[in-house]
Amino acid sequence: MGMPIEAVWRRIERRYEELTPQMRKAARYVRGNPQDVALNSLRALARHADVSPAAMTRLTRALDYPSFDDFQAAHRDWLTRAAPAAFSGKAGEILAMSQGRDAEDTLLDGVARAEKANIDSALSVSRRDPLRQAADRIVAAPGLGIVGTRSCFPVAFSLHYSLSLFLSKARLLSGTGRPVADELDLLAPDDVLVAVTVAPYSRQVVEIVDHAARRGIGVIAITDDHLSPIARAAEIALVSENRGPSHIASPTAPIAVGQALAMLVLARAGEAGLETMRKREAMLEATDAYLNATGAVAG
Amino acid sequence: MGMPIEAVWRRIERRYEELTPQMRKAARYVRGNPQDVALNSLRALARHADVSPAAMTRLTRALDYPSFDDFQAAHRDWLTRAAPAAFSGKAGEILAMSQGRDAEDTLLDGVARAEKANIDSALSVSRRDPLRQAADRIVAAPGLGIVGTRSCFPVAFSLHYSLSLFLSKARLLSGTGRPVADELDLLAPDDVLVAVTVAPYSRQVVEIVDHAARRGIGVIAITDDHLSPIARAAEIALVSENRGPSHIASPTAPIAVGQALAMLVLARAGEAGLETMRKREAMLEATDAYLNATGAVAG
DNA sequence: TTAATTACGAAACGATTGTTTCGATAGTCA
DNA sequence: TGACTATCGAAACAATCGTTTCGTAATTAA
Repeated sequence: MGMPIEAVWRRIERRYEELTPQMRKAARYVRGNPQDVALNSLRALARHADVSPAAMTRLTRALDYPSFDDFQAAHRDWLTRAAPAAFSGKAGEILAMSQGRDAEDTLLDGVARAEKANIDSALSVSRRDPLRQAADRIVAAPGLGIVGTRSCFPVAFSLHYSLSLFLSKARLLSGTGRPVADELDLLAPDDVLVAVTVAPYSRQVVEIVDHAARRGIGVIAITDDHLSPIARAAEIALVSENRGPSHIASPTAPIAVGQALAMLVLARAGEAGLETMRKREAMLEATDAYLNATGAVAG
Repeated sequence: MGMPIEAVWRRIERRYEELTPQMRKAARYVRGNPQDVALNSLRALARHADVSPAAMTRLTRALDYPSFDDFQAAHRDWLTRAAPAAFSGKAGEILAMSQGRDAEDTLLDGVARAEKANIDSALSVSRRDPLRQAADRIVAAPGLGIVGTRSCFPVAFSLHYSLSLFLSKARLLSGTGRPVADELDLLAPDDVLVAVTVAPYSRQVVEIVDHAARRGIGVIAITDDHLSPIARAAEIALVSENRGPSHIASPTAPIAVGQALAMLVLARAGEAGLETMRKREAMLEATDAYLNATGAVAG
C-alpha cells in the first residue's frame, strides 16, 4: 500500500530545522493532529494550523511528496488501519441494544465529543497569544490572586494548586470563613488577579473584578465569552467555549486553560521553578502525604 | 455537534425497505464500509458502491441529512473517535530543536492532544459499564459521600457541586477545620463513598477508602489505574488515563468522568431531578447570586 | 395493451478544491 | 546605504466537488 505515516513523522522531525518558519508552524500542526490531515481539505487544514494554503502546499513538497493527495493518503491509511474492525456485520444487529443503554450511549458520546471540542477551542492556535501574555503578566507581577466560585471554584483551585507547587506568591481567594471580597486586600496595585466565571456569571466574582480593576490590579479573565462581564473589565481574556448536551456546565475546558497557563508559567520560571517543585515534592514525601512509589498499602 | 453514526445505521436499517433499488445498493455499501464514507468524496464513494453520484445524494437526503457533508461528518466523528490514541508517545521531540514560541507551541499542542486522549480513554465505550453501574449505585444509596484531596480536590468538588444541584444527599468530605476522616461518620453502611486520587496516591484518601470498605460502605473509585490502591479496594473503579507533557498532572480527565457520572445520575433521577434543579436555580436567582441574563453590569 | 408513475443517470451549475504565479516584504551582506 | 536573497500570501488557474435539472427508461395499474 502507501507509505506508513511513521515515515512522514520521521521526515518532519529530521528536516524540521531546514524548514522555513511558516512551514515549521504547519509541520507542527500536522505532526500533532494527524487525523486532521486525513479528514480535512488542504485549505481547512491550513486554516486550523493558522497558515496560508500555499505554505501547506510547500510543506508537502518540502517533505518530498509529489502532491498533497499523496501526503493525505499516508494519513488516511494510518487512520483506516487504526480504526476498529468491529463495524462490519449484518444489518439489524445494532437494534439488539436496549433502548435505555442506547440513549445513554448517545449522551455519553455527546459529552465526550463536546468536551474535546471545548478543549480544542480553548487551546486553539488563535487563542495562544493571550495565554502567553497572561503567563508573562503572572511571572512579572509581585503578587497573584485567584478567584472563582461555584462551578468555577474547581478551576480556581486547580490553577492555584498547580502554580503553588513552584510559585509561592499565588493566593487562592476562597472565602473560607469570611467574604471573598475581603481577601482582595491581599493584593496591591501592579498585582494580578485571575478571575474565573462562566454563564450564568457569578455576581460575586464580577464585583470583585470590577473592584480590582479600579484599584489598578491587572485582571486575567478565564471565561466563556469575549463579551462576558469579566472579560470586558479584564486586561487579558482567556476564552473557552462551553457547550455540551448536559444540563450541567462542565468545567473541563476552563480547567485545561488553567493547566496550560500553569505550564507556561512553569516554563518561564525555568530551572529555578523545577527546583522549587522538587523541594515541595520531597517535603510532601517526608510528611508521608503519599504512599510510597510501590503503591503497596499495608492492611 | 454531529450525530453519532449509530443513528445513521439505525436509520438505514429502519428505512431500508422503502428505499429505491439504487439507493439500497448505495446504503448497503455505506453500511458495510463506513470508513469509505469518512475518507472519500461523494463521487468516489458512488464509484466504489457502483452507483451514480445522484443516487448517493438521494440516499443522504432519504436518510434525512440536509447534505452529504453532514452525512460525512457523522462518519468522520466516528472514525476519529474509534481511532486509538496511538500517536507515538514521543511527540515532544521536535521541541528540543527549537526555542521560544516554537517550543511553547509544541508544548501546548501536546497538552491539547493529551487532554483529549485522556478524555477519550475515560469515556471510551469499554469503560461505560462501570459508569452505568456507579450511577445505579449512587441512585440506590441512601447516603453519598465524596472525597478527594490536593490535585484531586477539584474533581471531588465539581462532582459534588453538579450532583448537589438535584440530589440533596450528596456530601463533600472537605475536611474544613477538622480531619477529613472524621467526616466519614456521616456515612452509614449501605451508603456510597466516591473517592478520587491519582498517582502519587494520597495516603489520606487511601486510608479513608480502606476504612469505609471495612465498614461496609460501597466505594466508587475515580483513579488512574486499575491497580491503584483505591481501585483494588473499591466496588466499582472508574479509570481514566492521565498522561501529558506537563510536569503537573491535569485533573481534566477525572473531572470529565465525574461530569459524565453526574449526568447519568440526573438521567436516572428523571423529571423529578430536573424539577429540583429548576427550583435551585430559581432560588439562586432570587438571592441575586447571578447577574441577570442580559449580562449587563452596572458601572 | 395503454396511461400514469416512478426511478434513474447524463449533463450542467456554482462552489470549492489543490496548485502556481507573482509582487510585496523582511532580512542580509557588500 | 543599496543590491540581493529568502519568504510569504493574495490572486488566478483548471479541476473536481456536491447538487439540481430534466429527459428517458423502467415499472406499475388498469
